[in-house]
Amino acid sequence: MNIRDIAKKVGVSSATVSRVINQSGYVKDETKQKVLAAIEEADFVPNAIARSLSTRDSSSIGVIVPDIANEFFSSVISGMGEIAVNNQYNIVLFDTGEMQEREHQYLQMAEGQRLSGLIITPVSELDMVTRDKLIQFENKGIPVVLVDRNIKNSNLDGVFVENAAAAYKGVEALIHAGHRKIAIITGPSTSMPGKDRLKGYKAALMDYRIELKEEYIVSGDFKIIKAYERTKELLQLPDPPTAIFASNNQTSLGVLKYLTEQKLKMGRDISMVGFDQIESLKIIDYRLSTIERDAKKQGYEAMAMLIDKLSHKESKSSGRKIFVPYQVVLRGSELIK
Amino acid sequence: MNIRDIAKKVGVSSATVSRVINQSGYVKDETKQKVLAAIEEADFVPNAIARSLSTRDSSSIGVIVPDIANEFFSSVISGMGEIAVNNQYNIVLFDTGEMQEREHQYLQMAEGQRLSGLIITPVSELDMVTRDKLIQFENKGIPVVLVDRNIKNSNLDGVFVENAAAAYKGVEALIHAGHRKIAIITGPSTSMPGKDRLKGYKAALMDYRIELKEEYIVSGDFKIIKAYERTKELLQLPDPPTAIFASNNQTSLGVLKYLTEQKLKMGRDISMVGFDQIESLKIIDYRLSTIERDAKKQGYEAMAMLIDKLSHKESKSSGRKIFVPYQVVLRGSELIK
DNA sequence: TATGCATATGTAACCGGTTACATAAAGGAG
DNA sequence: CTCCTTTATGTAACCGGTTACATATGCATA
Repeated sequence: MNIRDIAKKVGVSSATVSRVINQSGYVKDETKQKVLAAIEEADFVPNAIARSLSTRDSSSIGVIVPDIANEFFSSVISGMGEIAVNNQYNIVLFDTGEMQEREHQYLQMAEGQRLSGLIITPVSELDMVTRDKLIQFENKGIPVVLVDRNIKNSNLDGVFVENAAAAYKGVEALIHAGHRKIAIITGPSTSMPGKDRLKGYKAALMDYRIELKEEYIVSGDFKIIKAYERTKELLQLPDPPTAIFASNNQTSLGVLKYLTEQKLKMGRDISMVGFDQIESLKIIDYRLSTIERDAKKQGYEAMAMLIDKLSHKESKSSGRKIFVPYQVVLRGSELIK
Repeated sequence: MNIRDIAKKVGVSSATVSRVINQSGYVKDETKQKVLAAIEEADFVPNAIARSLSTRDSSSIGVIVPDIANEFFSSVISGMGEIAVNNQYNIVLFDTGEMQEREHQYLQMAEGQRLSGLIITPVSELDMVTRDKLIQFENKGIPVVLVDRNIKNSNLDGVFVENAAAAYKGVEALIHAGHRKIAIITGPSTSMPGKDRLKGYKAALMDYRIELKEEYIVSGDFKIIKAYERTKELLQLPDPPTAIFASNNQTSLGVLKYLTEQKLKMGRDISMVGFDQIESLKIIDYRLSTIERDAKKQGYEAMAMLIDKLSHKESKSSGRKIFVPYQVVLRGSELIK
């Protein structure tokens, strides 16, 4: 069943049926009604793939994230979904699991799919393959929007948070609480948030004339397991830190996992501040101080930005950056008892 | 740039180029190498949409869930993604937000997209529109797999958990702990898990000769807000329950939200058991007893089942049901102190 | 040497829409 | 009454692949 079949039933041409379906061009009202009736009767749904081929527009937006199971990203996606559906776009979802090869693989697939646009939180800000591919996309007319992580030397548009400033304030809170031995479990040094949050940490310590200690700066990967191990190492140092700054929500959970297993109490044995809230902990009023932001809104913003580019047919980025607001919410875990 | 352009460059026909790309039919190795070189040089990626139109197969699988921000579903999706990518399928994601109209809207879109298959957690088990649409899909050769929620009178294949039995055990734990005044905050009565978990609750009380009290059975919607309100109402009853059974993870969070705000302590002021774990609470060893299962695995199973149907070209369901294992993990919140 | 099969490649129709262009009728202006 | 514009509809090419069918060659077998 296709538009030609419908056309035959009604006794018009396929062009007329197409016009009715798309409400384009001139169609006599009487004809229109007959066509609509035939479509209704045949329970006909036009083939979006054929339409895409013809119009060179898939009405699908690719969304590439590093970890859907991370509540930050699932909230972001949830926000994006609402805007997308209101604008008749589908979301084609890819989860890289922070793996570069998989990111490349997805970008390859995305290219074949002739997606209308792409929203991506890249694994690394230094990955040339990804960068070149994204720039290529924009050159081909497929706009790109970055979420949360930038790409070096690219001036791609994106929606971010002021990582360095936010981390600075988080660390500052620890300093104000009296800490001098403050450690950080970083994110990957290849990702912008990883790097910038570390930058904020260092800036805070320097501003307060606290010496940077190499062994207090340990590298994580934004995942629970490694953060858990790093915490263990930190607390087993001859001169362990009295406070830890965790670079994202998964990192916070890794720290908490170790503390919990060792029956160490936050605020007594160790203090901490984390980046990104953890909703269920907020609900039970678990006193973890975190830097918070509206993830869902970040999703809205990103999708809205992409659709804006799409509707203005401006595929090229111009280094536009939206920064969503953040808040340092102190709940006591930064204190020393 | 298309296969005809490549063909021209090499001096062969488009059919040969197509054969090289798809590794189908006979192609002399020498020719093959020349074609591959031309593809490489032109940085050519074949148009998947044209391919889809021609083969009537989009290599995309629609996934419709009621709430991605719920960690159960984000884990399920994460599991599905891994299997999908290994089998060269894309995931087209739709989040209904538990809204029927939106579900219908998505199913309509899905139909136009000519998806290869569909995995859905329907909002309601009674929705005729959804049911008919899904059956229609299978009749058209698009296999369907249900996740977590069944559809009445449909014999669609799916991956579920033994809701009634699991809920029974959860409630039984409360009874063993000495409770007699046990309330339940249900899920929607129109969803299978909602209904069956209530069934399990009732069965447990009956088996232990505990009278069912109307006012202890309050209806929720699997969301935090309503569960919060229901908890408030329950605890303000003249004769309040001493324990609550929460029908899903969001419901548990709603209960906890109220308890926390009122500074009520679990195990002292009220006891509870919830359905579905909450990972971050487990990490901090928050002593909430829950019925647990491997959500990611449920995602694997569902996607594997769909791909199995796809590869056997059997679009029709045969009422095949996989049940993932569950565990009642008691951590103390079921006790009375 | 004739026959048959495997190998290799090309031709062209087809998938199901969209749309530029052609054609024609109707209505309004001069 | 002629000319122009607006309305209405059809024809056919096009989007970029796939693939049935036709054709041709090489080589083995009888």
